[in-house]
Amino acid sequence: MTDNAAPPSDLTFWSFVDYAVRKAEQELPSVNTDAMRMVLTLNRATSMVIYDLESSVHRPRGLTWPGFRVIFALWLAGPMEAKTTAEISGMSRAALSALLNTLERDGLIVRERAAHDRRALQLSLTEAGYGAILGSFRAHNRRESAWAQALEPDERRELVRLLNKLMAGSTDAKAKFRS
Amino acid sequence: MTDNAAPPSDLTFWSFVDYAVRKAEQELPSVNTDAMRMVLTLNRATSMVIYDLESSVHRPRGLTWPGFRVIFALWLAGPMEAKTTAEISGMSRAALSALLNTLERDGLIVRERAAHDRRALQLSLTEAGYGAILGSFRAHNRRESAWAQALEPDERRELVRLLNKLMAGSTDAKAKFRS
DNA sequence: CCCGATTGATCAAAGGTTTGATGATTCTGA
DNA sequence: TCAGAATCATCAAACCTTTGATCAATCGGG
Repeated sequence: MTDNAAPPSDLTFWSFVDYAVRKAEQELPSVNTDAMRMVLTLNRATSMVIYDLESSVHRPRGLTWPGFRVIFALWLAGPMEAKTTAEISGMSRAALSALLNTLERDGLIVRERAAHDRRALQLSLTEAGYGAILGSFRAHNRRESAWAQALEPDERRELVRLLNKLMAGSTDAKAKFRS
Repeated sequence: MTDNAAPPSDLTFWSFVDYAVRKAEQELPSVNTDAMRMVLTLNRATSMVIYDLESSVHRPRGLTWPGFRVIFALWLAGPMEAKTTAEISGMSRAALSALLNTLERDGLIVRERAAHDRRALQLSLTEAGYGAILGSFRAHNRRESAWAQALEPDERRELVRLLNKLMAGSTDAKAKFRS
């Protein structure tokens, strides 16, 4: 611990990014501050958006964020096998399996054995599930729109372009993905 | 369900973004696709980065992602009260309380009653905690650097600027934050 | 001064995630 | 054909998170 400038007393989740980058550079001069700032900012911005969506849109309607992701995927790409659902909704098959217990209990989805491969599971939305995703997604999209208004249209496009480029580089970086 | 163009069979976590935006517009013509694409992209890009960091850097070292966030905050801004730690590491006080049990058991942090307010908790890193964050953060930052290389320096700055602007708009959007 | 309101941490119950193991089914190559 | 390998879902244990309740300590207005 090199220095002891007291941390500002008004540090917040968001303002911590700047503070952390400066302080880390003091502690560890070899740090790559550009990369640090980028990842820290990306992570925190996303946390705030998702937390807002989950707590203001989905929880009040009885859905968790992962539950929403699954019925959202089934709405747009379903019916489909559990393996595919796990892949496109971004969770492991084990996590999906646990989550499906809740969604099935709540009557939103149906599990059926696949005809062509008796190991596999075919997932589909029930009528209630269809109703739930329709209502939830509308509210979700209204909330997204409020967030999106902070940027100009071309800024939104640029943000998307940069994130796409970042992901395109992930194979180069040999990133680890969910199995 | 308007149309039944079969979902591409090679849908992945990442390519689902494009598919979902197109399909949602068919299902629900009133959808704000710009906002939808932005939030979906933001969320998925971040998931991939964080999953990679957690699974390739932190878990192998015996840390979870939330555990890392907490000792990272204590490293740079600590010692400090639990309430502040929760705020700047982005979790509720209840979640932090549970998490501290693990970190304390593993000998990385110390809980002490604050002198000036006997309700409050003063948190600090142990020697082991300091060693853990130093080693973990170095590896973490190397991994961040690999990701960051996918963008040009000015693109990284632009990404950060856009995310900052997005967050600046969050108060307008009356976003809900952690209490 | 003191009682009611607020604040800080923790608890409890329900839920989702991880890794690694298990059991069932299907595939593959000799 | 058939035995070993791969694949699919699920389970188990440990962990983190959420909401809402509880308890102790502190603050503030009358």
